[in-house]
Amino acid sequence: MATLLSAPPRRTKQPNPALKADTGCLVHDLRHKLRHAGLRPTRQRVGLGWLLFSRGDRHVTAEMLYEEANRSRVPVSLATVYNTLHQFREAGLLREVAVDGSRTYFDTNTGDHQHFYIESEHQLRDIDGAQIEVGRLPDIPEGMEVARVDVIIRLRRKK
Amino acid sequence: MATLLSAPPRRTKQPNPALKADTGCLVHDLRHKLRHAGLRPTRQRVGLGWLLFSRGDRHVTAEMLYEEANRSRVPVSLATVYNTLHQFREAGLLREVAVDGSRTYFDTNTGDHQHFYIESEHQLRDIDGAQIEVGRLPDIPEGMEVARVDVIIRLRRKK
DNA sequence: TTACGTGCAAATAATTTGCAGTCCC
DNA sequence: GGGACTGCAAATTATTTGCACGTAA
Repeated sequence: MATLLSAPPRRTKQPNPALKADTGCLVHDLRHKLRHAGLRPTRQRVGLGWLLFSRGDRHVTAEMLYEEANRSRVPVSLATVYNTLHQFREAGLLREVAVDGSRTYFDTNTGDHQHFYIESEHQLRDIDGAQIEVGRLPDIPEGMEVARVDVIIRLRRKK
Repeated sequence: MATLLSAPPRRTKQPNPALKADTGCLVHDLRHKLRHAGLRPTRQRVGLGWLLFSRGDRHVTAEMLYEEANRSRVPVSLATVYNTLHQFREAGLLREVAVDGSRTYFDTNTGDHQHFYIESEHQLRDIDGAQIEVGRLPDIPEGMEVARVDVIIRLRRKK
């Protein structure tokens, strides 16, 4: 935690490659995506969305994204990172993955898939949905229905 | 959280049904179980072990167990509950279940099985190992091996 | 304009740790 | 007796919230 001290100073006024090209196609798509999800495309949401969605599937914690934003000169506070991640999740743009009690991971892949978790590295990795299958499901308790099935394959380094 | 204020006063000196029968068979077994796991059978560990292991499979959080201990007149501090749960887990007497980011659950069933999680009630329930089966596993990354496969079927109330 | 967003600092929640005192073998 | 164990309070870690100010529509 507490990376506030070690983070580079904010330079809000400087040109920022991740934010400048409001006329570019990808940023335009992103703004549209946010608007479509009912979220106003603010500077921070566009910046974080850019980091999250412009380079394939990712698994991030709030802290990781916050540090990345700082490095990328996307000015945003840690509280806003938390808020934004939850808003994105509620909007269906992210999926939350509970893997260990401490940190919460967010996955940019919202499709049907499962996860490897490399315990020694605290690292998540996607498993293609087609590559794993849960056989028959057990009897579901009365009055209940399945919201989701989470599978986490925990890996360790081979001896 | 902070149940210190609402907890009943400790009465260390009073006879305690969960602790008294040191000559009884179940308590004897428990003491043996602890010793066998390399843990000294102290008053607190025996008390908590009694609560955990004497009534079938259970899923508890530290806070839940702490409150139960208080109700059952097993004198123990919250810090010791945390320490004890982790010691039991390291000794293989408990299994830790990561189900949602906030609270950590411990399961007295250490065998091969998976879980239902009723999100609205924050409640875990065992699925018999025989009742579910994961089909073929995906390719495991180079140099890694499977430590465990966790399956959590998240349930919601049917509309 | 004006409601929605954001930053900051303080609040919470869950858990861990340091250390002085206690208890089991 | 001596090291393992425990309790308490304080420290950490992850996350949330309250509120004054900023900004997109």
